[in-house]
Amino acid sequence: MSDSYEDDAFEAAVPLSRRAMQAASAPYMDGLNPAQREAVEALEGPVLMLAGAGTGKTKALTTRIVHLLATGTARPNEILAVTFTNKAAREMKNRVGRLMGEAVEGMPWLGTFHAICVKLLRRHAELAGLKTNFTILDTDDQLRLLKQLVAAHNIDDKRWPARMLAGIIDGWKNKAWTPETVPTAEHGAYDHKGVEIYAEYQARLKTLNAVDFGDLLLHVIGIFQTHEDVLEQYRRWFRYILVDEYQDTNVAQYLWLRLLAGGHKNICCVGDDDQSIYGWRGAEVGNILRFEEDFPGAVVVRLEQNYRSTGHILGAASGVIAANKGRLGKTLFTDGEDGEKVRLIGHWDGEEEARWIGDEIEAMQVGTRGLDPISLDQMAILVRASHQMRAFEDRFLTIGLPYRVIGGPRFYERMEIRDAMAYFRLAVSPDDDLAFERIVNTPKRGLGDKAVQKIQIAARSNGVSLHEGARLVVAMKGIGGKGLAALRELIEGIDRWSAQVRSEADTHVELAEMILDESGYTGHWQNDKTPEAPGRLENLKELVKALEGFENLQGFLEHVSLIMDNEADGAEEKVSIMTLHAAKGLEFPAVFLPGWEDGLFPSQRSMDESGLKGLEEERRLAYVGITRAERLCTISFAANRRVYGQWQSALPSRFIDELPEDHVEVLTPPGLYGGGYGAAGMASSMGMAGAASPVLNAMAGSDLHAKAAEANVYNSPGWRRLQSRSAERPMSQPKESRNMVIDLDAVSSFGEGDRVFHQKFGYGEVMGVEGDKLDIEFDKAGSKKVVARFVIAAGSEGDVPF
DNA sequence: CCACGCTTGATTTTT
DNA sequence: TCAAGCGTGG
Repeated sequence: MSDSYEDDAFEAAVPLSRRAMQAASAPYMDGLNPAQREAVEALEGPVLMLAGAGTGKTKALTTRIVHLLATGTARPNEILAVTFTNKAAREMKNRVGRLMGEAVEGMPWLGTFHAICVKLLRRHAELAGLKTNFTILDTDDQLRLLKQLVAAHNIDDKRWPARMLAGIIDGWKNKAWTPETVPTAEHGAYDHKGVEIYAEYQARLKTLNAVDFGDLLLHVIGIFQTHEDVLEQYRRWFRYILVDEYQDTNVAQYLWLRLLAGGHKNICCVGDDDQSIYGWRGAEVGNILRFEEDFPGAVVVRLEQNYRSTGHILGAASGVIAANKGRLGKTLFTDGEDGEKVRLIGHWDGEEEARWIGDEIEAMQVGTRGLDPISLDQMAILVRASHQMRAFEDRFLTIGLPYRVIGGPRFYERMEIRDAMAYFRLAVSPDDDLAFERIVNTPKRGLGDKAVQKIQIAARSNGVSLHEGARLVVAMKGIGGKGLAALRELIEGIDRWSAQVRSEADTHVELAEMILDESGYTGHWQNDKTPEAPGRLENLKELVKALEGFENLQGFLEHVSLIMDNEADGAEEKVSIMTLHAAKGLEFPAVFLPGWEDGLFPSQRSMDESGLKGLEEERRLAYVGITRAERLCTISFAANRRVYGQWQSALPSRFIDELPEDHVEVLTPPGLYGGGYGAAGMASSMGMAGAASPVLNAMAGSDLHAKAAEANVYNSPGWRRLQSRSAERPMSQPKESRNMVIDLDAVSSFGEGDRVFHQKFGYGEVMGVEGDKLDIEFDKAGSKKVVARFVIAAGSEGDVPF
């Protein structure tokens, strides 16, 4: 590793170190604790900032950037700051701006790994055999491409789905393996054809002048490895490197960082090995565990003072994570109060759990047990797997509790958005074959497999794009009547739109609307009567609105391929429901952690597939979950749960055993045979009364339990008793607040036989009215009881975008 | 080309 | 249970 270029870096740094000292009292340093301050001030050489949950990691990181700038140690364009998500990048940009008082122009190299790689790759595309205007494939395009290649190999795609290969290739790319360097041990993958098809796939991408997400990293690494001059240039350029969430880096990202930091070694990595929860996606905890070996002489700073959670919550979280081996080790502490203990409660089944949590939320909303009221926005339910959300959605819909599901398909991943984008792509570059393929028969134009095949043949044999190939097919009248006319119209449309893009006669927003209109795409959804259609039209409207923020269509497409997050919806206060993974980095005053049962959490699959490693990652997930809570954390489990339609019983999660007694309060669950089983059962499961509790055993394995597995348990007297008991709110007074929200006019405005529309269930007919609840027979979703204000009269949603 | 019924299999998800 | 994806019949 050559150090020759270091002199200019050094020249700049020496006189500045004095300024750095002076800056130690700079206002932006105020409020930093000694550890944070150390992490901010150690500007030269490798630094590992081990930042536990809620210890002010982002604050330290952004202050460090500000310190680099304010002391004149580095100019904005000399700092490379990488994050994983756009959200994190945005947040960091904002905070740096705020600290600097907006005085600095933006930092061009603050962004996600991918966004930064796109920039680099556009500059040096030719070194990777690409043109500078290469396109970035989304997963859909990627899969379509792979399917074609797989089909050409006569592979039984039932046993070997293309999706699986996509996953395999993705994994290889995460490890920075090119088709040539995939180790022999992996050659058996995908029926021994994996590597071969991987190579074909890469070749195909090259001819398409396209890359997938993994390639962004891989190509840049390749360029750095084969063109030392380029690497040297960037090493000189990026004099200070900062990396957020280092525990989430995969091998490719690690190599990329090592290459760039290899000269000056001014790299500061921030992360928390205890929050590494993306191993299944290629993240290597090893990267952070190995940091000191990789960068000898590294300064390691531990941020251990937690500013988020109460003492009890912290204690519970620490107790759980302590069971993991091979940690770098941190001891979180807080100066704040102990607060409420983490509450633990067992339930008979998942539905009761949802009912109880719903009641609790309502109680907390008005204030319960002497606590201040908490708004819905400040509460979250964090689940291990998204199918757990259903029970909560169902319950909240019935009681009319506003909720918001976070996660799910991202805005730009939705079908209608991708379709629309494909049209835009064609307008900008008519030769985008993947875009053409995507929309050639969307909306339906009578162009099926046969027609598409003809177009492909025409295109390939003449060495032109599909768009041009289609032109040839039309000229030769290669396909039948209806399709022919439609295809001609499509080709002419693309010609016209692309001419308009170039002429810039219309604004790009007008143009976009025109494209969606003339292509018949808007009409396609207007004519669609499925419950999703109105939402999709709404999304298209939003897409067009998003265009306004950009100069032109090209600029939009350029950015959008990397920006996949969607903004939280409206202003109404809602409880958040999300997976534990989605909750990383967030915090809420009150958190519910349901479904702590062995097999569900920790997930059986995780343990089967990855053994102890898998279990430890699950445990980290538990740690992440608990540490999201600021003041109230409630963990729960159910003795019975319907899994794939079958009733199954489960034992409380082993993580529950690991919760330190001192920080936990065991609640008595409502109902069931005097209400005693939960406390006793849990006491035993927590090791408070010996390993095997008769009560718990009875709960898990008795006849009673077996009988519960029969569907008719719901008619049994015991069940009814349970239901009526649990209907009495256990810890909370029944409250009036709900009624205040209900719009009585809305209630009375529906009657039997009315057609209504529901956001989630679609269209339906009102079969009965009971107070504020409506009995609705939905066209698609079956009959449900729903609170009246959650539906609107059918037709009033029928307004049309544009 | 489409609508329907059947089989199958089912975490976590960003870019 | 339930949704996606496939194959068949119109």
